[in-house]
Amino acid sequence: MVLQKRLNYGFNGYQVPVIPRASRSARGRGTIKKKPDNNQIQAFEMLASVAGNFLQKNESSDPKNVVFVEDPCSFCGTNIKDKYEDERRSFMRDSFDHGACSEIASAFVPSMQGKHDNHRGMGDSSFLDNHLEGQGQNVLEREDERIKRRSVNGKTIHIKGCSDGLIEPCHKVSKHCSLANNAEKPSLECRKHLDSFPNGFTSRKLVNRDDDENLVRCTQLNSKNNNTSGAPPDMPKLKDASPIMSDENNSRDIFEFENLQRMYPFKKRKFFNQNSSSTSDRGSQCQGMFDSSDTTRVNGTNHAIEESSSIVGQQAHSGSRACNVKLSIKSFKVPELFIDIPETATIGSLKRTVMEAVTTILGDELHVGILLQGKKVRDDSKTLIQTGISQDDKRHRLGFMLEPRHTPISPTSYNDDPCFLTTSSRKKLSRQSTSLTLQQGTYNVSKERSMIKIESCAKGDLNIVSSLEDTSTNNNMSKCRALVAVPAINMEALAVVPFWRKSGNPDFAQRRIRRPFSVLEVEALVQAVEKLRTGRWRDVKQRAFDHAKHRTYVDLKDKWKTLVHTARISPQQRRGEPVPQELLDRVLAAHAYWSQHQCKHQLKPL
DNA sequence: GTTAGGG
DNA sequence: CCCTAAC
Repeated sequence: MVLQKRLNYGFNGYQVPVIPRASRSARGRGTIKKKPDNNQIQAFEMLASVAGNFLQKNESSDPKNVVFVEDPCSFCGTNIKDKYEDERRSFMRDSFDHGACSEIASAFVPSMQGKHDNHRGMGDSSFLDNHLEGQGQNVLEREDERIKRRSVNGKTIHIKGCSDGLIEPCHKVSKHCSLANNAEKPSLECRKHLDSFPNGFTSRKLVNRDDDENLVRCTQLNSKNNNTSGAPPDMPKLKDASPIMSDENNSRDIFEFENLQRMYPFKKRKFFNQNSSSTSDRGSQCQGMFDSSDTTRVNGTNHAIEESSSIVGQQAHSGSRACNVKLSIKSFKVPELFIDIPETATIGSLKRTVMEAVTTILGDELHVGILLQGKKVRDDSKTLIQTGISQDDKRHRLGFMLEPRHTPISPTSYNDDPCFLTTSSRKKLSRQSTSLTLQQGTYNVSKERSMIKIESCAKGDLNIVSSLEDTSTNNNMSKCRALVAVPAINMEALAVVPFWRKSGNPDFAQRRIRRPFSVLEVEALVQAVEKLRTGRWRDVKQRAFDHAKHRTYVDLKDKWKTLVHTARISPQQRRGEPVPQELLDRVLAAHAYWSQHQCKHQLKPL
């Protein structure tokens, strides 16, 4: 079920319910992480702190006045109120029935005196029960009643929207915060325009829980509008569409709040390792569909990436109570790759180079493109029904493609104030180039996000970070290109390294690209271990892999471990490039020999 | 910084 | 391949 904790921070009597990002295993099994670690607590506290600031900055402390920050794309050309109802119902179903929100969700609700409900999941309906007055009704029905009552009372909840026809739709828009808003007789009336905004109204608090990037997308929208990516010109910019946020302080708070949602501490590699059940900061890479190590696993053909239909199923779920659309995605088109490799290179190195490029592409942030009858569906706000995808006869004409998510970061967004950048954007920046200076607002970053740079063989330097110049000179390249250059054929030649490696904030360190050991490398390792013994990995490294900068002695130790394991299992169980049995025999022999030898040494003193 | 071992 | 305890 959904993972949610509610921690009472006691600021202005408000509580912060947070749906923490579960660990991968926890997501899968639906377990609830009981104890937040220190980082989590810290994030919560920061969240609470900002929330407190926000509340103080607003003159009104009336909890009835709730401001929704809405998904920009959810309201394109639709009736706001109806859309809200649909989305709300959808969210409620997703959240309570299916536990679909694995993303961090945060909201501020009036604290229920004496009810802290720590560690109570969202999926536990009693969580909501505590915020609803009715008894014996299901959650949705009671919530409907609440909304009706609120409406009757004539108070207003505003929904802010901006449009985005390009970026992913955010189907599941959080309303649960508002639902949990247990103020006496609050009202709800969705309005969009400033002229209907009552004078003197001061917003109370934004409420937001989204799949991923409500506000990020707004940022992107503005960026796109300022660029050439074809956003519909009639799409309002965020500020235009958010009269509530016209006050700069408020706006900033809202974005900082967003930042805090994203500051939820994960282990570093989690940024790279999102599985299909989670959208995340990093999950924007492709709606959380890919794990670089798992989904790029080659199943013999090196190009077809099998995917389940779960993603689409979830999206189809929102909107109405219509039946789910079940789709089977048999393969994805991978973005176009350009590979530059010497003609003297071996087929094997070519294969591996391509593999590296694909892996890197998949490791980058991806965007899912949808093709219907060969035509790209650009309007993310359309429902499946509207698009015709739900029709059986059209379903087989549906195609999915992976595109690098070119996220333009425009200096014109939000008065060039870096504070408006979400952490997601910052992370992208830091990945793109360390030469960027956030504070100075130099965001003229290459949109070429698929660029791969090769480790320099001569220098043996892994830490190639492209300069601003480098990236800008690549701006002329067409989209969706990855350039992989292989200057020489040796072990080093295969060390394709994404150029954002080690750039900027170490918190966003990237997991290293998987580089399977070649048979040659295995042989070198075996030979070295035979000579030096196990355990002297540093010496092994120096002896046999001194020039392979991407192989650390830890790698060698790990490889030996797996080699021993591989040698012990049956050939049928082995995966990857087959290691000659002769080598595996030597592995076992050496391992046994040195184990014995070490034992003797250890036993001697006794 | 290295090594060992669990994940 | 990552992480971390132990040295």
